[in-house]
Amino acid sequence: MATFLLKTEPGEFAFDDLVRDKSAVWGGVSNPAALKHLRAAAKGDEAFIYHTGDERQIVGLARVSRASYEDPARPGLTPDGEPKFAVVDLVPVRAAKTPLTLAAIKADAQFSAFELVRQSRLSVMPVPTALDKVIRSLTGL
DNA sequence: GCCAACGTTGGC
DNA sequence: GCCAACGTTGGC
Repeated sequence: MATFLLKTEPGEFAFDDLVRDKSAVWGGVSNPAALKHLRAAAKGDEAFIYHTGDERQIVGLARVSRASYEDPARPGLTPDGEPKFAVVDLVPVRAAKTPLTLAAIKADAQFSAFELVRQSRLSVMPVPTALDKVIRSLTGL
């Protein structure tokens, strides 16, 4: 089971919205690298939800309740037969006891190779197992 | 509000 | 197919 980190602008879609609505279709990504990661998301995978903008912190954990599929709003396939624009269904797991800020992540050498730090514009990324553990420990997730 | 980093587009 | 110009995103 893999873990991902999903970035969202809280003004558009926040973790609290997911908790309130019980589930959500998550997508709207068009960056090719982010889409590649999103297409790899399988049912049962988990995802840290990170708020961009003024917050810049990991605020909660979600579970993938439906593996990535073609975005109904933007149908189409790649030449490889993959959904051009993928989405996943998410359900909330729990909110972080202690949100983990980008500043704290950047200040921690364990995260120096993490894509969140290295490529600020990437909105979907896999979380390596070692970092998954660190994040869960720091956030209480 | 600015800028760095990265993607995309279009002319050649 | 290359690359300059432009657009977008996200952090500061």
